[in-house]
Amino acid sequence: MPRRYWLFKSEPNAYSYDDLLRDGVAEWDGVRNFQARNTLRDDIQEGDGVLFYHSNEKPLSVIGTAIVVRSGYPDHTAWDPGSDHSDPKSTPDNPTWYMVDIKAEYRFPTPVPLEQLKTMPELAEMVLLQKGSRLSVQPVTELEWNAVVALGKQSG
DNA sequence: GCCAACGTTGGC
DNA sequence: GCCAACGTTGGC
Repeated sequence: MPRRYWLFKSEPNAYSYDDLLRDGVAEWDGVRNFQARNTLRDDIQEGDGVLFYHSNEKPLSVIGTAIVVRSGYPDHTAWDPGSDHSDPKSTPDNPTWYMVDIKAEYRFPTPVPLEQLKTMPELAEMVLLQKGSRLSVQPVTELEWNAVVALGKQSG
């Protein structure tokens, strides 16, 4: 199967790209949206590429890439009563929520701001840029991936 | 801090 | 199964 591409949003005050660099591998837990869950469980494969997006805190930008090192498996924080994301309806025998593991791959010399993405005609269809899109795990086309990575590689 | 957009919940 | 109310997301 060809490599596929995704975009993960994270609020950097909750979990930043630097946190990912520090941790090496991160469990992408706590996703509690069914559409994003389906993507995590069914679609994301080891080796896929992830654009790491910082939301909610300026500068809003894609700050680097990550690589998926483990495909979807049950999110154990759902049945951890101490977790912020605990969900008593999800159990080890019948998990509701899924996660993947990712590893930092490439920190852009130049983070790519949301404002810049909006100016690029070839990115007009990007899920991130659709009005009202709140998906925290979303697909990215190969063309979109290549365009964003090219911008991030530029210096200055 | 505001609020539009969206997903979820729950009464009926 | 509808839909109003509510909570959350996330750009502005």
